[in-house]
Amino acid sequence: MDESRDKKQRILQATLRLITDNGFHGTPVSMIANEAGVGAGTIYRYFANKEAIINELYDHIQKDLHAATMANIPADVSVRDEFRLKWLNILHYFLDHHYEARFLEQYSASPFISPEVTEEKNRRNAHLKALIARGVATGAIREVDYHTVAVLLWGTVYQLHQLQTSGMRQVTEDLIDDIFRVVWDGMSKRQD
Amino acid sequence: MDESRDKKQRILQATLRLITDNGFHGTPVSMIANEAGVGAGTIYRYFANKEAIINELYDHIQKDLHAATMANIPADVSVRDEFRLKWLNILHYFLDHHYEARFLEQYSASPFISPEVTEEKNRRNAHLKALIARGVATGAIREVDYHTVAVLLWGTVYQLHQLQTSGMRQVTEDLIDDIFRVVWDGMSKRQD
Amino acid sequence: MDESRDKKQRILQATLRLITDNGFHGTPVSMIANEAGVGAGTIYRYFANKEAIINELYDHIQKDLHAATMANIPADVSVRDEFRLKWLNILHYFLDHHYEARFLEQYSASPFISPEVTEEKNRRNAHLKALIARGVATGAIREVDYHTVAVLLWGTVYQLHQLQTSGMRQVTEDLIDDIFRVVWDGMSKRQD
Amino acid sequence: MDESRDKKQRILQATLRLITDNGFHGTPVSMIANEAGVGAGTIYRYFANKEAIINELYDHIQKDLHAATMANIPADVSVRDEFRLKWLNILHYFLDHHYEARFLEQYSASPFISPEVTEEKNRRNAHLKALIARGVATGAIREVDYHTVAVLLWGTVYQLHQLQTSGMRQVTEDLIDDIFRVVWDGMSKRQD
DNA sequence: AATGAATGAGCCTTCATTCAT
DNA sequence: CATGAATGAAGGCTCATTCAT
Repeated sequence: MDESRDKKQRILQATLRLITDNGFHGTPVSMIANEAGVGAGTIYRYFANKEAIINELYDHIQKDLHAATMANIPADVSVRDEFRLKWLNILHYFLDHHYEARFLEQYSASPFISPEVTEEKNRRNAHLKALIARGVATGAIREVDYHTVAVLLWGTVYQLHQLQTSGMRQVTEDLIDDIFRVVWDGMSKRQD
Repeated sequence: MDESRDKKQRILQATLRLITDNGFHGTPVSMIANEAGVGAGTIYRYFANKEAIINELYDHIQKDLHAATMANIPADVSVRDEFRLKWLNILHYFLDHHYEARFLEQYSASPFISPEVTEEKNRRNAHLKALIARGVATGAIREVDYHTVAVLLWGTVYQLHQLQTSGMRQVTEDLIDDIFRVVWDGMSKRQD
Repeated sequence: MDESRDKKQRILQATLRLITDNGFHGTPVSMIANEAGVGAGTIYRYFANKEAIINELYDHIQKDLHAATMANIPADVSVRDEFRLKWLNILHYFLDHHYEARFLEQYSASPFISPEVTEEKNRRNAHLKALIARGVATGAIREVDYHTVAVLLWGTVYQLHQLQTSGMRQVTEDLIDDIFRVVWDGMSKRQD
Repeated sequence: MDESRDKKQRILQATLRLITDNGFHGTPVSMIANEAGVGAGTIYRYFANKEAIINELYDHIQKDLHAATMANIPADVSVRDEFRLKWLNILHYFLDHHYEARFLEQYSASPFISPEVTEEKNRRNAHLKALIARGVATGAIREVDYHTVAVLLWGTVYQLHQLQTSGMRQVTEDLIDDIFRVVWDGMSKRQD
């Protein structure tokens, strides 16, 4: 049973690496089997078909990302710091988990992902909505739309990751601070 | 020769539509030929192979996007307005050209795109660098990194387009203004 | 187009031979392609899938058998002679077309055959019902059920063909006459 | 050993049901194992391979059919009655043992069946040859070939079973009598 | 003796590409 | 130039058989 779990994990990891580099249709099941060190037929003991691997992988990574997002948030923390810490958590997850990040970028909007899994992902976003509501209530931020914040949050994370991936510029702490300042200053109250 | 140009255009357009909806490997060449109203073999008179269509299509769209970006910018315009107008040009290109936008999202980071084409794209970004330099010089904006601006610019455009595509919320002028204000205020406002 | 028809015929003939000897699932499409002298992919230009070959083959052979059954029946012929000639026509079709006969034996009751094709086959049996009705009306035969005649007709044909196939005994004209006499005498009026 | 015998029987019974409904290649060994309530590997302790199950099953059913054929034949019985009783025994075995009957129809002529098993089946037909000889000797029937009788006997049985299976007409006692009368009258009645 | 997880050969089918017309 | 019939390599998936437990 422990061997089983391990084998399944190896298949998922192999799929993540290969599919991110070559795309879903560019990755034969035989190649996944090879990389995972199992027979091609073995994969079908653990997954109903090729798409099911993607789905399970997506769910797996989303859970992982969510856990990382919520980690190390002190109890009594200001809106600014909670926002900053969560944004940094997500950003560093992307920067430190290259394959997971690219996978999410490619498959978040793909038809492979079942509606159930997508639904669950949306449910996990509740904490962000609550945070914005708190920020608006306490006057820490302007009355901004939730989607405004989401667009800025994910937009910056995705672009910073792609910047790192492209190799055009190193993503330094300075750059990260620079961007956070723009976003936060833009969202927080205007001092006119 | 005019017929030639037209036939090639029809192949490119058919590829754009089909490949965006079904993916590269989900779109047989025969389907492209059918949609373009040409024989399957004919495609190979205009393109070396299937991948070459993608590459050329990418170049084509990038040029188109660049032209749209530069359109209707008055001669003597403030940094804020130039930035705003260009950002809106890009954003509306994405919102109005659904297939082109999804294509760029899917294939910008794909291995199909040749280094030459990527290089040319980067060269076309010079105007943005110049604009930021002017902004910093005139004090219109803080001393922000070029990449800070690029991350915010493309991040917001991509996310707004995906928001529209996902159908979760309509992308209204209010939302667009909201987001622009955050970005601009964040870039321009002076720390006390 | 003539080449097309020929190629399709060769695929059907190859399928008949191979599938009769090895069974449907014992005959890979690649083997059919090989025997027909075409590429494996070519088969799918002419047939939607493997089952479709069987279906078309069945329809083809049924038509052929029906034509053979009706051949050389003089206009003004007695019930006995019409019955005898048709029975002989069917029997000789079976004895002379070994593959077709075995194919019918194996696939007449198989789930591969579509209801439409089966329906058409039943419609073609009308002439036999008419013949029996005439025989009963004219007093040439006893008042026998249509199914009694059908059971005897097909039962003897199938068994004689299998006898020939098994090689246990040669199917001579004497044996054929012997059997026909039993069937006809049994059906015709009793002389008590 | 009793457990062994039982397990083997369960495998044979499962095979009979499944293979008759789904065909040899349509029935995975794992499905047989499941239906029989044994592990897939266990089957290979009792049979050399999948084909061997068919062969043994065929022998098994032939023995069963033979026993049924010989049952309830009184000692001093006329040729007509012995023929009639045996024919009815066979026929009712077919009508009452649907799976066994369909299995025989499908696999009697199949390459799975070994020559030894076929040979043994033929040896078991001796009683019918003896019966015909007695009939001819006593004048009860005309001088008909053994194969004439065999063709009529098996032909009618197979066709009646298929008629029942097809659902086109119920096989009533009247139809059975009707057919027996034709066969017996044809074999016995004197030409004038 | 019994199991069932693991294997990989082999199946049906698709499709990028070629080439005779 | 244009076509589309033909090809065969390659893909996803199944399943008979083996073997470690």
